[in-house]
Amino acid sequence: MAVQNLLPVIDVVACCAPLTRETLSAEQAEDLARSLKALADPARLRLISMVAASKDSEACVCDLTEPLGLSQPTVSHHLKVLTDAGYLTRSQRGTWAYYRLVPGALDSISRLLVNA
Amino acid sequence: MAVQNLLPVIDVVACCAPLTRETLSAEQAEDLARSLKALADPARLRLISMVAASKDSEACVCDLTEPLGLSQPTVSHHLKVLTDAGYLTRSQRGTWAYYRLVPGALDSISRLLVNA
DNA sequence: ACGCTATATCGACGTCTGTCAATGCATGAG
DNA sequence: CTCATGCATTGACAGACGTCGATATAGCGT
Repeated sequence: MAVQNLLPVIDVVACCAPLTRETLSAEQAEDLARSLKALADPARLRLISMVAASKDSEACVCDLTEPLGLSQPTVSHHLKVLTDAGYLTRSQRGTWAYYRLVPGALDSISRLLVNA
Repeated sequence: MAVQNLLPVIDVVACCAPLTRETLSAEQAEDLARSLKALADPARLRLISMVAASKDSEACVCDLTEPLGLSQPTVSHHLKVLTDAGYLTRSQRGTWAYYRLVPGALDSISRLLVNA
């Protein structure tokens, strides 16, 4: 149930029918819960929305730390959680690490929650 | 950041633009995170899908305890979290407590996660 | 009134989580 | 090579969470 040891969102989504279409197995529920847990934190939600709003849809840690009001290690930690969960990608250029949204990741999770 | 002290999902949704449309304020992020946290647990996800799949779309605690494999107090606890968060409603008939999905609750949360 | 049944609440426990300061590790500049 | 910079990792700590057994509450049948 820890937020670690998770499949990328996309894979979780591939395996599961929408939440209200058929009853989830224990494993499906664990996978989906892990993906949602990665999202269910105010700092991480703001990070996602800040990355999405950034120029060229990417941002480095240095751009995110100050507006978020958290320490640099904490921001790095949250970015790692989001990356491991499959919501963000990381690409290093020089000393900077740039994070971008994974296209479709949020849509996939979102589709799992609705009936249609 | 606790899962308690939350607005019903519907209210959270009413206040916020989709996650990737504009950057979330600290308060918006906290509200949305609380709603997602209520969902981000394997037992609670299964409860929702079990309620949705039940005859007449409702279920009492006694129907849910055994298939979930958790103790009755734990199931009651999870149902309370989901109800407080605005995903379920509770209606008592005799000694039984019946839980139903709140129409539109999952759709609302889901809509917040996508760009459109 | 009594006991039975279905839920809710309480108290306690171990585990997980978010946070930071300190440290480590690359990379680029000089 | 050395130093400064941007980021990741580690270790520690407080608070939150999921779980259960025990207990309380409430409604029904007899």
